[in-house]
Amino acid sequence: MGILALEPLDRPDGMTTHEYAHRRLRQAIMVGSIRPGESLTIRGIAEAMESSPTPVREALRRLSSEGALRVLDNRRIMVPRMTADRFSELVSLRSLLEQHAARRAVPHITERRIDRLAEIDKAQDEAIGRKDNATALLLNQEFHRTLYTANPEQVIMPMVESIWLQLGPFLGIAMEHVAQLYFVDRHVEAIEALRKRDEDAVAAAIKADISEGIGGFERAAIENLLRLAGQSVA
Amino acid sequence: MGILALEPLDRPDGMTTHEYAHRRLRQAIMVGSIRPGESLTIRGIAEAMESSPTPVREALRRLSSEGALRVLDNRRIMVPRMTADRFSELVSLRSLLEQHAARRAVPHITERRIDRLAEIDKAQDEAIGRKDNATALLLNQEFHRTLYTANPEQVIMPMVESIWLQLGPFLGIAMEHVAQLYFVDRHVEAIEALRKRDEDAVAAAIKADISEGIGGFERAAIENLLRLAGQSVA
DNA sequence: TAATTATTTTTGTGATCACATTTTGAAAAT
DNA sequence: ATTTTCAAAATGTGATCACAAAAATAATTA
Repeated sequence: MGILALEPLDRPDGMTTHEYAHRRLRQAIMVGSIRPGESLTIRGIAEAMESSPTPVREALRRLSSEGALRVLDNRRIMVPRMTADRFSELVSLRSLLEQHAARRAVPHITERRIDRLAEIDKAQDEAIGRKDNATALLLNQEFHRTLYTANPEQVIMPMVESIWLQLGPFLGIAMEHVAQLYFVDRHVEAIEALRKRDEDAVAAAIKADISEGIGGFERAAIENLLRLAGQSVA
Repeated sequence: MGILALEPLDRPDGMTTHEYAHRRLRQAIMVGSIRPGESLTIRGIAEAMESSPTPVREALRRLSSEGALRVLDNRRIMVPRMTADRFSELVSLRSLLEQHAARRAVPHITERRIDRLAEIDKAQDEAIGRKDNATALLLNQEFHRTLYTANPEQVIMPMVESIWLQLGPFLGIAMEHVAQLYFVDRHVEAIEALRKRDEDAVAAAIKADISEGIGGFERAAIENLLRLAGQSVA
């Protein structure tokens, strides 16, 4: 699986080249189709998406500012290697941020949006049934995003997305070695809590969703996975 | 006060042009020397720092991903306008993130680093005594950064810096209209709590530092300031 | 055969150019 | 005097080129 793993995405006219490159790379990283340590070359990507180095470089710069890529001393760019410590840091931060985001969304939520959340959750369940991990992952993200963006003032969402980006490559590794990802679904709980506008219950559902989902990986399991994937844990 | 308000910063050799542009713009925004709404032109900046559009564009892309700049539909780039709602969102998130960062730093703190924190705090007090707002601001940030980066696994710091970047322009406005910024100093408390490795007390000190500092602005005062600065509050 | 050196290729970086869009400012019309 | 129309200037964007550094490959030596 390489950079072009995902279908080329549709490109609305008016979208700039660097924006397109950014979205495409972003999505590839987010669902874990670029392996950590794999080094990306500007010209390679440019050629793959039939453009030139300039816009690709801009996309890479943005992704590095978003924590999705790391620029080495050699100036080479790669997907950062995961470690058990970093993983733990990411998950605890994700829980903190998303609980906060959920709370601050509650006062702005509409019934209409709650209905939309229910639809997304349903679609996700179907994807899980089809064992379509990538789609399930994207729908899971869409669920969370749809919840948090009820709050019109968006300063948290970019940070949450940054966390997702940084966790993405690990999910890719997990999907390769665990065959079928175990999906937790606390979304129904969250939806019920939302209908009651119960901030605490919403936050609790999100917390559980995360801690039982990606947060459920035990340290030993993580280290084992990373070892299997050839990532020196040192 | 324009883009070149700050002295050109020293540029270590080996630092790329886009990196230099990024640092310089970043600092200018962080201490509030670029006015919100002021639109930045790529060529203008490039000329001002004697380079060309390409690296400047990369710097601007990064800053937009960091939340420091916003790209309009016209593709013009500007420092985002502040609103009372956004301000409240930023401050509450800042408090949440920094308390968390502080807690997770405690297990890694060394006496040596605590001493360094004490020195920074002293320097900040002196800057405040000189009524040197910009320096005091930078030293305050250095205090917080030095604390949080005790944790070797850094995923929070970039987000905290993003918040600072987004609050920067408001501080610029405040400094213009309030003459002398009121600096709160809960740093001594934080230092004492650190010596005891008391996570709760450290988090409490940070929380107080923020809520009594920038968080102390009342909604009415904020709206008034924004009005004075010609920012339509609508 | 293994290690070292030299050569070739690849890669990141930044300046420049051409093009399309937008903005600005002047001229004309209402 | 205000609005509208039109030309000129400015701006964002992306491709291309030249250069230096790094990586990969080939040749040489121990």
